[in-house]
Amino acid sequence: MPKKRVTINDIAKAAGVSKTTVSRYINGRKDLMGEQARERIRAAIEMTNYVPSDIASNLKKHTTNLIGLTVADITSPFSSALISGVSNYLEPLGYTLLMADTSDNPEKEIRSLKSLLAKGVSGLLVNTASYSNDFLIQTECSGTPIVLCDRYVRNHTFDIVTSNSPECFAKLIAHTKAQGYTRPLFFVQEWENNSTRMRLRDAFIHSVQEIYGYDPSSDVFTLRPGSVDAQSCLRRALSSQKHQLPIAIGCNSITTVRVYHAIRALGLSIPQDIGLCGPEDWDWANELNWPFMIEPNVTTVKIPAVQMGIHASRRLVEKIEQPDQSPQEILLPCELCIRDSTLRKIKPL
Amino acid sequence: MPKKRVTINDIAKAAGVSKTTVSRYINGRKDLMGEQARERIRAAIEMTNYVPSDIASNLKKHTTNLIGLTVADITSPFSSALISGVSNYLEPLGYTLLMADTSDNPEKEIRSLKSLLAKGVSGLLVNTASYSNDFLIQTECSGTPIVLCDRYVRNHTFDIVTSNSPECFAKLIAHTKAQGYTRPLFFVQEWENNSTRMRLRDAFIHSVQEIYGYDPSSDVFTLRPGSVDAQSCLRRALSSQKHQLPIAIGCNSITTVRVYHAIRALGLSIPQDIGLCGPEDWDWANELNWPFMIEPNVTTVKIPAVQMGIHASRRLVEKIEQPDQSPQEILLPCELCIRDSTLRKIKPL
DNA sequence: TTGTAAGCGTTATCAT
DNA sequence: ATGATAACGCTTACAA
Repeated sequence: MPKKRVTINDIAKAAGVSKTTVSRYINGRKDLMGEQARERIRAAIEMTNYVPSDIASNLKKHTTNLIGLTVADITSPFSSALISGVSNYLEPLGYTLLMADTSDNPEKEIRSLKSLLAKGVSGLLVNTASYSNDFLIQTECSGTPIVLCDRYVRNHTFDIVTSNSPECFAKLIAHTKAQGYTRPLFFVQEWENNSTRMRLRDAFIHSVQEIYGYDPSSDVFTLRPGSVDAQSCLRRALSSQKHQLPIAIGCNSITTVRVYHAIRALGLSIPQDIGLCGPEDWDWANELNWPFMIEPNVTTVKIPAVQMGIHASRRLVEKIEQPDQSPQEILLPCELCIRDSTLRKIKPL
Repeated sequence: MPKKRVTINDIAKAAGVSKTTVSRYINGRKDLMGEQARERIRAAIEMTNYVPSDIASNLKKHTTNLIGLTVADITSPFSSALISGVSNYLEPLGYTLLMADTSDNPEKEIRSLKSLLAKGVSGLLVNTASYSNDFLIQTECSGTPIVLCDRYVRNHTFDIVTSNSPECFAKLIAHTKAQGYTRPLFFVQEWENNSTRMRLRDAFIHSVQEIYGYDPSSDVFTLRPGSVDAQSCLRRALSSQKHQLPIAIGCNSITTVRVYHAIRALGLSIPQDIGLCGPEDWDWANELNWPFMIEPNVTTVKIPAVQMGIHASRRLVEKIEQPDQSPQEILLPCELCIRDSTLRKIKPL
């Protein structure tokens, strides 16, 4: 037998005051009542375990404290970090997180977005699954506050928080050259609908062109699930480079680790036979982080994923509380973490 | 210029019918009205881009399709896996996930729970931060459907989905003995308020007693943040075991990895000088999983975290749709994955 | 310092 | 087949 829900009326009755007073109490205007009233309300709430209904409150106030978040791939460490940042920033502000995983599927993203919208979210944080995204553009145009996380959407200027990883990639490329490597190889996943991978791929090509002085386009390997795997790419790359000293660069954690396994499988040693480096998603909990598990530890570009969650949330709350702001592009700095996997010479100071 | 929200009244007026009829239309009872009424309502909705308010509807209906989930530590791989299972199971059923991280903080858990309750969640999935948890007990008693994930709550029988990892630990201990290890060491974190760690600790003591024939209580090391670290524990353990062959067992991923780093720091080699093993959280995405990054690969008890999310969700939905069921305890099987870190002898078939 | 009363946008209960 | 009307639990002028 489900007990009847405790309402503001019950509290009012129990405390011998009016709903109004209880409402004031709930909303922090505890100064607007007498000492005894306050105390009796407190007691009544405690006794009955009363929890005010946000639903009723929202209906009246025409606003919710729900924030929607969609992530492209919840199984990636990047997402965990992002969620962690978002969740911890939002909680003390009284917002509740509505989360949806889109499994990198544009249609699922639209469904999720619609569902979040129907729930009355007062703003949206989107780590989008598609670079071409008319639905999101429409949604933004119809007035919903939106902040993108990490990934851009084509043909529209959104508020976005992302990282300057491409810039940091340039430093990384320079570092590999300084260490005596002569042939950077870039391993990326399907990038056609993913701005982050696009940016990194471009950064790779431009930086190598500038620093090494040749066009490395033929050394970009796109791993495709089930068909093009890291090991065969690596084998192919190496066979065409008899007298070169290669260094493998991944476009994200997963790619880099795949290449690592491929390197092991081919029996090559790091950093002598080949260098290894790539981005690293976690800016927390280094304990479980793969660059530190691998021997030698892996040189990475550290992506500030938690910070991205925090900044995106902050910006979103800003937009919610004060609409009609022009879009901002917030670029968070990445850190180049040089470790043994690329150190053939002496460690720089 | 905030656009005025289109309501059911507007549609009723525009279509020249009553709210009731429009409500019927919205709720799929399109048979309960005349052909023309139906058509005019359809047209009105299309014209105005009307979206019914879930909030108002929920207030009236006393029900939502919101499911609340609290996780004790969102930064752990276990949580990612759990969330992934929950989220993927619930999405196609039309439920929306409300998630909160409690940072292993009992007070924060209560706040989060209250917040979720206030949102009108129709059920709660709880990976609790506290074994002593009166608030949760009260909440359950007042009628909210709850299913615990992985961790028990003391003094109350909840529905729970967890794993049989203690049982699997017994197999693990037997395995270590068969491999010639003579001194199992158990490394655990603060376990006083955490049923999973308690169960594992007990399982360790009982199994060693049974299989090795002595009481290993003094070989249980509780790592405390900032004060008791893995390396000093390990050093202490080793100094008192001159002619023994130790094997280190972690109580979870983090602990095991910490011990791994401690072993490296002391310059010991695995599995010759010391064995290493422990639970492993991810039952997906092995690519980034630490047991495969470490050389030699680490023997683990694989925790079915994704499956836990799925089963817990399934059970919760069952309880929501059909209340008044007696609590079930669902124990998911774990897999013992023997790898090189504990193999001193020949690999068993 | 406290209360009254009118809604918020729906759905449910009766009617007709 | 359709409608009037009363809730749902809360907030907010406006009074007192």
